[in-house]
Amino acid sequence: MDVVSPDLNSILPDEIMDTEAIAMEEDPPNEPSSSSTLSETEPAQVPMETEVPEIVGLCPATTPTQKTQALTTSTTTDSTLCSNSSGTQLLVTSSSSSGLKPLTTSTTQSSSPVVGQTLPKLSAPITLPANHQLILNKVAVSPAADGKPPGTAVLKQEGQKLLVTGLSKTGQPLVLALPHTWSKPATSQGTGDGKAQTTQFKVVTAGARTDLKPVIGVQAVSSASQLLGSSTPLQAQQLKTVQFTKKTPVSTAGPMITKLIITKALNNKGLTSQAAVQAPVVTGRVLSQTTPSTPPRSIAVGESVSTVPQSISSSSSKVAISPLKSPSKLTVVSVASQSPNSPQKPVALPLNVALGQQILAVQQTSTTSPVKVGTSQSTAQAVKPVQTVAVGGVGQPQFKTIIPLATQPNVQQIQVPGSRFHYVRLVTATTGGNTPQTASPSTNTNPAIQPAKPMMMNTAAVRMSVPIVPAQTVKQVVPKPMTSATQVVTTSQTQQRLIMPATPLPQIQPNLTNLPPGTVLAPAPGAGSMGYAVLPAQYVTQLPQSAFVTLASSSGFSTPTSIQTQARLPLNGYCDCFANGEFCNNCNCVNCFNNLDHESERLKAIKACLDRNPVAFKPKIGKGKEGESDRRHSKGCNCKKSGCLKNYCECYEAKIMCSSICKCVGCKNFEESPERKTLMHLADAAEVRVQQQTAAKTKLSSQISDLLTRTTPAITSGGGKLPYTFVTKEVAEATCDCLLEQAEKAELTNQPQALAERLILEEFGRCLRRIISFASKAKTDCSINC
DNA sequence: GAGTTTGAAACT
DNA sequence: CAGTTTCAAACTC
Repeated sequence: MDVVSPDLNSILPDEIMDTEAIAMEEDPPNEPSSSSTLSETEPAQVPMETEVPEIVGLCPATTPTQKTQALTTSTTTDSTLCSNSSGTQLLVTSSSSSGLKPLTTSTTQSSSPVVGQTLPKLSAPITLPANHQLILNKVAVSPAADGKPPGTAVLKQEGQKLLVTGLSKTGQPLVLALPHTWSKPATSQGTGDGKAQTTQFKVVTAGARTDLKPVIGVQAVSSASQLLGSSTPLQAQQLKTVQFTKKTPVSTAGPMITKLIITKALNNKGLTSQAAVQAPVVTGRVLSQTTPSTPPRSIAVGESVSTVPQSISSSSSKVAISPLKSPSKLTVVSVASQSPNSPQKPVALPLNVALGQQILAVQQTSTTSPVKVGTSQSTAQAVKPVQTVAVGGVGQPQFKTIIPLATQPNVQQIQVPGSRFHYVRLVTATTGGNTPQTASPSTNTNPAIQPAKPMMMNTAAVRMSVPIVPAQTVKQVVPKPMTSATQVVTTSQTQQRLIMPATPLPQIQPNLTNLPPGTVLAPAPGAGSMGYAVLPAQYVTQLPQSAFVTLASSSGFSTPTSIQTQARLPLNGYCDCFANGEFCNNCNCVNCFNNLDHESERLKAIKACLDRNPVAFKPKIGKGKEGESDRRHSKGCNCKKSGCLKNYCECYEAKIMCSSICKCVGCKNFEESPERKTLMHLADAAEVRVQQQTAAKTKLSSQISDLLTRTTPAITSGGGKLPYTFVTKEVAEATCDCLLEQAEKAELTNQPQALAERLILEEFGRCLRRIISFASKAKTDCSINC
């Protein structure tokens, strides 16, 4: 089945093409109309898709059997599963919101204004290199003139980059914008199952915008209307899922399956009479910049398009993914729980992600969501999507991560001892002899996705890991040389933030780009109480996916009881490791729960902390207001006795002066404070003393070592020193004999003791002079002869 | 190293 | 929001 048109490569920006991530491992990108690639030119195989240009087919062609297996998702989950060749799975899913308009567009609507047939085709299969990361760039605000309903956010492509946009305040769908050039829809498969449910989409807004660009649902998903409309007749949404799958033979464990599934939700606003489209629209990436005339194509997250993971060989195309150099990064983790009833099927595409790229996987599922995961797992737990979205930065550079709470862990946290970086392992779908095809959604036992387990970076099993840079630090992570396909992302972002749902509700419409760190995203109006909290990225990465499930449970963490209970756990603000979003390592803590063995408790504690204080994990020392000092305590101190001149004061400890927001009493930590100046002088003097002492020690050490090196027995040096080797045993014995003889002589003559000692000492002096004389003579002779 | 002081965070 | 409690770091001896 052809998923991507061969024209895709030409469309891709150079920067993307140049990246390794885009490098095609297998089929040449320009290979025309390969049977494996998904293209419009092959309507016969995918007649529905050909008519729907909006859908981006990312999946390579798959064998009928594979396709069948992949599509056997009667109980598929909402999330789509993406995995790279190395076995890493990325899930990109979305659930349609109940507010979605009914899908009125038919598959035959090739002439829909929104979907211009002139749109470039994306036929080349996307291959993910070992890097496994796809970067989604922040989408520009789509003009309201497009006829999109207000309140709906649309992700636009910027600079040929994949854009991710979220719905506006009112909008709730998570939208992954695909470039219109990526018009070729993946093979759609009529889910056909009567279990049509309303798809709920969570929308992450990369940029603040209120307008939603309507996407005309072109794809005739066989059950699209049923799926979306069943739960809510008024809501119709076309969803399309693009799944990238790549099978890589794994030694004995069986083939590792890398899958990238992007489900695209198409909103047929133009076809529907309803003006306000609240349906969550998941827009897939946009390869080309969308214009009003050419509306951005949305990839239905959750719609299963069908295809079985195809061999990589067919895909020569490259996935246009913005390089990591984009200033902002957004990591999104699916929040909602997956519903087994989702009719949509994913399209599997081989995707190779180059190193340095992040794969954005948005899994958004609701119990009612029609989206199904075509990959092997029917149950919601089966899919554990970890999604990382790199948002190209129009706004301030940020790295945000959204973690799905309701999904099963498919991410493994990796903590490298001694390393400040935490790694997240995307669990690959290893079937242990089960090929992706074999993994049917209906079977729960199929371990399409292995449960997240703690791993170390040095383990070869790590297929995809994303180092998380500690918040407030600008760092570049240099890829570690590893034998395995371990992936390291180089980031230049100053901060990484994890956005996790603060509430169990599935729908939110946060504008991620505009969210300040630590912000708790308010629940979408009328969409439930779902909210997102922004966490330090390093912390998020450590979160085990299993914990997400626990937190996501509707009855679970929402109850205050669980939170209070967790507050008693060792995981609290008192622990610096925990407060810093790190696991305790080599700490002296007792009964520590801040480790992998207590993932669920830890997550609960985190949730509790965030509930109490949304900025609990936000750095205390931040940037002050304009005109003020660059660094300022975010909350201000509350000192009463220390005068803010001791390390008890957080301001003083951070070497910053107290500000107007401080509530301290008797503060002396201000610019003109004489006490402060005195302390500063003392501190400077002490520092100088320390430096001097250090320098003196260093000098002394060097002198000692130099002295030791000079104690060579050889007579090589031309100095006045004599070789100690002349004081041999014989010389010492002779000297002693001389001294004894002198002592006996004094005794025989009855000399007083004092005189006797003097005679002995004089004799010793004569002996020494003779020794020195011989030594000097020997030295001279040696220097002459040598 | 033990005991005290201190202030942030948690708790009520 | 204020008062109290808990906690661990900072500090003192």
